[in-house]
Amino acid sequence: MITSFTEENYLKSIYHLSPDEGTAVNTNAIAESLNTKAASVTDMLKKLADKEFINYIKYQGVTLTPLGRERALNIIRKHRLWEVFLVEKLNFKWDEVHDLAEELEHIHSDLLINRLDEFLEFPKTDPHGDPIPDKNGKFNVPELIPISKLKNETLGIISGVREHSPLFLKYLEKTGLVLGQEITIKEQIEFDGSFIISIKENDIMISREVAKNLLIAI
Amino acid sequence: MITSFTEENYLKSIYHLSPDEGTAVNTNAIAESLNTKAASVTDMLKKLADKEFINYIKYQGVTLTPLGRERALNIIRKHRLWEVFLVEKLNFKWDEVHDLAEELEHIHSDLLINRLDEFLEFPKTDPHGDPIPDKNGKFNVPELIPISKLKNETLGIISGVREHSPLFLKYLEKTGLVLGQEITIKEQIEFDGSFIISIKENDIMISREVAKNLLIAI
DNA sequence: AATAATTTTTAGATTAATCTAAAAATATAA
DNA sequence: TTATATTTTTAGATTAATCTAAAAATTATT
Ligand SMILES: [Mn+2]
Ligand SMILES: [Mn+2]
Ligand SMILES: [Mn+2]
Ligand SMILES: [Mn+2]
Repeated sequence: MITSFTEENYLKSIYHLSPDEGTAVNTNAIAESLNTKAASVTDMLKKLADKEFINYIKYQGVTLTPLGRERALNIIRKHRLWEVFLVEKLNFKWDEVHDLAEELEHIHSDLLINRLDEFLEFPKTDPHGDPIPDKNGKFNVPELIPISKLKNETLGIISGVREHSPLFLKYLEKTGLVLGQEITIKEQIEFDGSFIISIKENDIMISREVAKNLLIAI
Repeated sequence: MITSFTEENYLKSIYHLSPDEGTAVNTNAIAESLNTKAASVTDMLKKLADKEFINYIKYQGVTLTPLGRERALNIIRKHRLWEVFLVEKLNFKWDEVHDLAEELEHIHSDLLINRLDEFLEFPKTDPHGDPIPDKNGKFNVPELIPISKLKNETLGIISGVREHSPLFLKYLEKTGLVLGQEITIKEQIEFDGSFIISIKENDIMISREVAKNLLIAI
């Protein structure tokens, strides 16, 4: 079953909005994430249900069928592999690749994407630390914890981000908070929830907002 | 001015159908090349004229404006660079890349395509021998002559094809008639217009149809 | 449990790209 | 140069994706 650009964006959105397999995603949440209106979402949900990509019960929200989940993961795989390509081979910065990958992920060719995967030597994560599903849709989610939930003196490695906006990513880059960097939590300031962390022998301060969005492997 | 997938295909088609800058392209020719109907073409021509990509006079056919030509060349540049990428980096065969490039050529990013150009070390021709316009739309057309127009004992190098169908390209590959191969014209059979050519010390026969579509640099 | 607030769906339009069938213009031929 | 054939354009529909406004269903609050 072929899928349009638009249908694929809906499937991806539903996947990203699913906390876990069973729980349903709301019409409004989809509308917001796709910058569209609830009425448009309802129309598309009917269509996706007809094509058996989602389970849809009026007024009850939707879940992905196994077929829908497979398709969503295939698009996410493409998105993340293209991001790796752009960063590794074409020297893009990690804050520059998302919008381009949003276009490239809709190129329809399994052969292309599998060859790209091979060319990139089967990367396990994308430039933002997100896992890349393999050709069978399998991937393992590493256990990452936001700095905001870590205790003092914890030592860990920056391994992912929760927020992908160029503004945030550029800030991290500038501050040296890049993937793979080792850090130690020094202290949390009770007043505003900010943190002092040590990085390369230096102590720096990061806001609570940043601490919530920076993921650490311990 | 942004252009849709569809508009871009029309611009590219008009460019390819223009024998030279001045002469107009017919509605029917465009319809045939895009596998659509004349009525649809007329609708689109009005739209492209509004956007100042073409000069359109009712019943008189169309020509590209400088703006339209620039846009067409940009899409052709992208098409051919992606073809090079697929062949050189992802090990695709020359008969496998066209349809994929038809999709990839519509990815909107000058930065991406210029970086890709650099990554590929600024190739001058695509896997079929067609010239790749540079970022300013400049390219030189090498003087290529079909075998069917060559005299006996001419020595030359296979440098392009006039026909891009996978069937034709696969046949050439199998027969050793690949780009860069040196050949000598031995004899034309008057009866059916076929040719005998020498390639790597062997004499082989090719039909008139093949001879018309294989381009040689002498 | 009744009322109010929120969410979701329907009804009815709009826009881009397409189509068929018919009309109009141009080109060709008697 | 009139008649015929061909090409091109218009008229009117259709389909996918979207929208606004209003109705219906669900959820939350008195
Ligand atoms: Mn991304
Ligand atoms: Mn990413
Ligand atoms: Mn091609
Ligand atoms: Mn080519």
